[in-house]
Parts: sequence; structure tokens; C-alpha cells
Amino acid sequence: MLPKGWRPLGYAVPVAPAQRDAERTRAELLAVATEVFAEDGYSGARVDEIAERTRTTKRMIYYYFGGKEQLYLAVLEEAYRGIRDAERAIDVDHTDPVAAMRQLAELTFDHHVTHDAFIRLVAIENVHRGEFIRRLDSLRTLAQPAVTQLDEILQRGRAAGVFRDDVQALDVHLLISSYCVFQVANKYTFGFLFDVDLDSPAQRPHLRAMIGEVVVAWLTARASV
Amino acid sequence: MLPKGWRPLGYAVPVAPAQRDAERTRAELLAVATEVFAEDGYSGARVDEIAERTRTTKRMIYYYFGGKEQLYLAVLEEAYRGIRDAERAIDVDHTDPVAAMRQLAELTFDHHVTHDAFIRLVAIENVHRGEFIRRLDSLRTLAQPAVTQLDEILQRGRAAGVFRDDVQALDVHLLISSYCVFQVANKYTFGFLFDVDLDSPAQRPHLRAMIGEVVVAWLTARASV
DNA sequence: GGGCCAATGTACCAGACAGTACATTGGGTG
DNA sequence: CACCCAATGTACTGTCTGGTACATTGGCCC
Repeated sequence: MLPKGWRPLGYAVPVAPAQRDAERTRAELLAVATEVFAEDGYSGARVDEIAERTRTTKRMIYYYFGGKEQLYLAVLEEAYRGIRDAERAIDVDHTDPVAAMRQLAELTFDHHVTHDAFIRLVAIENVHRGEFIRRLDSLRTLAQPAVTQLDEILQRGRAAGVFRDDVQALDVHLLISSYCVFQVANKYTFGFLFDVDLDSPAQRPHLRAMIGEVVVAWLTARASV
Repeated sequence: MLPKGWRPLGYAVPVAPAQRDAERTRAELLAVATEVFAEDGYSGARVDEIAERTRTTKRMIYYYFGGKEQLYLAVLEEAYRGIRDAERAIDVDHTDPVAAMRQLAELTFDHHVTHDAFIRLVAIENVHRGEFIRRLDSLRTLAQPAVTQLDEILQRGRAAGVFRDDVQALDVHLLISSYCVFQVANKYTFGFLFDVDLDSPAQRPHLRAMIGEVVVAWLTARASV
């Protein structure tokens, strides 16, 4: 017989006291589910695997979330919320719009590189044609901080006469997002086909500087036709 | 009783004569499998569904390909081969490097927009961390026509003194690919979050012209720093 | 025209998987 | 300190799913 608070595991291992804590159980399920869904996709993820990786059981997934689908929805929502909050923390040069724009592009790059689980969730969601995210109305209303900041810099640059005035903030955001997301989301196929490692420490600074260069060159070019 | 060569389907429908044709059966399986894998992903795709959508049975998948995994590998390989051949057909201005570069970017854009099943397969493969594509050595050796053409234009532009000389062909390809792939691959989440339809006929020409603008502006800018 | 084998079809299986019925326990409250 | 219910655990189940054993058939070649 094992002492209370221990459970058999090959050899006995002390286990976090089996005290009940609804919040902690829910949070742990959500955290592990995020990992597993990001790892294996929605169809690939196994409810049993998620449960096994926590200190609780599958039963709790149904108790707290209702089912695999609702758990996935909760994961998506929390992930997007976290990213938006992180974006909000980005701060750039307040005087020189060109420097600010370059910085914003490069910080966005860093941001993507350090959140690859999130990028994977986004890719997975797009494979599903956005059928899940579309149900999360709460995400729609969140102002997108990245675009707001972009717009502000853009206006300063136009006022200073250094940026062209026929480009929308959302266009710039699309360009930057494309580049940054692609780095992370498509590194496997791109890396394989062109025999490069987009992840390597050698490439990283080059790729990082590049998006800044591109955006600044584009915005400071005189509009053609 | 139905005549030979007909099968019950609510009401009787004539069916392509049940003549045996190994090549056709294999090709049909591959075509349908491409659709289904692109639609539902590797884990989401069902062998039974693939079979049902063809005129033959599940048994044939195992006869011709060996299993779900090998079928997916065959799909991936054929898809990449098709794309490479399509890329090879791209032809651009032979005199003006700036016009050629803009054209190449815009044709690449068109190319991606019209091959969204392929883009989906790529996204799916990246969710799987490229574990399948990595086994297809045959794809690695295929010279990548897009990059070859890019390099040629880039050299002409440098020689003419209109393009900066510190940019590699692969970097340009990465930028263009990022933008074009993102349009298609991430249209659902991006569209939802920013309330735009990247697919709409109103947006399309704008988005198409934009990548040309960006690339040309970047390459014709004097190097900074 | 008959034999032979590639090509095809049918029926089935074993394991995986999402989900559930039912029992139990811990801790807060009166 | 006993009661109650939120929180948790155990042991299932029905169905789906990839894969296979075995039978059959069509067409080509001698």
C-alpha cells in the first residue's frame, strides 16, 4: 500500500497533492490541448493523448469543455487572445517613422519566430477553412493592435513626406504577415526544396533585416503608375 | 434486373463499361486522393471516402499503392511535379529586367491563386513538419524553374545597373512565395480577423499589382546601411 | 478455346477513438 | 461534524477506420 498522495508508477513517485482545484485542472487541460492540437492538428490530435499528458483524466475534458471540438475552440480562442496581448506590448520609435516602420517589421518577425505553436494553430485552422474560428465572435471585435500601430506610423511618415500616400495600413500588414508567417509555417517544405534552413542562426538575422528593408524600400519609393 | 454495364443508383445510370484498365484505375485513385487529402488533411482524409468517390473499391488502393501513407506520398509527388512543370511554362519579358521582374511576381501570384489545392497540400505537409516530403528524394533534385528564371532576370538587372547587387535570387523567391502562398493559405483566418475577402474580384487586381510593386521597389532601391 | 494471372470485388477484422454511465471523494458550509 | 455537491476517477461502449483474407473475373496468349 502506498502512502496517501503517492501513486504507483513503476516505482512510486510523489505526486502534486491530489487537492482538487477546478481552475488548475481546466488550465492544465487547456495548456496541454494547445500543445497537442498544434502538434497533430485537429483530426490528428487524440483526446486520450491530451488526457494522458495531464495529471487528470479524459473525463475532465468532457466535464469542463464538453468535447473535443469545444476544447479545440477554447484553445483557439485563448491562443489568439494571448497573441493580441503580446502584440499590444510592441513599442517602436516615436520620432522617425522610417526607423519605426523598420522596427515594427523586425519585431513582428521576432514575434512570429518565437510563437511557432500559434502559427501552427493558424495553419491548421486554415486547412479547416476557418470553420472553427468563424464561430468565435469574440475574436472579431478585438481591435488588431498591429494594424493600429502600423496606421499610426504610416500617417506620421506621410506627414513627413517620406512615405508614399497610396498604401493602406492593412496592405503593409498583409505583406509583413505573409513574410513572417511563411518563415515559420512553411519552413519544412521550403527548406527541403531549396536546401536551406530558415531556422538556422546564420540565416535568422539576414531574414529578419530583409523584411525591414523590403517594407521601407516599398513605402519610400515614389508611386509608380 | 439491370442490363450489364449499368448499376443501380436510385435510378439506373449508365456506367463506363467495367472494362479493366489498370492505368485508368490508378490515375483515378490518385486524382480523387489528391482532392480528398487537400480537402481534409492526411489524418482527416478517409481511405473509404477516397474509394467511394472513384468507380473502384478500397481494395485497389492497397493493390496499387500499398496503403494510405504511400497513397499520400504519391499524391504529394505528383502534385509537386505538376507545379514544377507549370512553372516552367512561365515566360516573361526578355529585354527590360524591371518589367520582367514585375511580370514574374504577378504571374507567380496568378499561378498560386489558380492552384489552391496544391497550396493546401503544402500547408498540410508543413503541419506534419515535412515528414512525408522529406522521403521524396525525387523532388529535391528537380531544378526549381522559378528560382532559375529569377536569377537570370536579377543578373540582367544588375548588369543594366537598375537592380541592387546585394540580393540573392532565393531571397526574392522567398519574398514572392511568402506573399502569394499566404494569400491562398491563410485567407480564412486573415479574412475573418480583418474583415476582408482576399478572394474577391475587387481585391484581386490590387493584391496582384502590389507584389510587383514591392519587389521592384525593393530591388531598385539603393542598398541601405 | 482454355488456361493463367493481373485486376477486381466482397466481406470481414482488430484496434483505435470519441464519448458516457456510474461510482466516489474531498472540502466547504450550516 | 455531518451533509452535500462540485470535482474526479474507472470502466465501459458503439462506431469508425485502416487494412486483409479469400473469392472471382476478364482478357490475352498459345
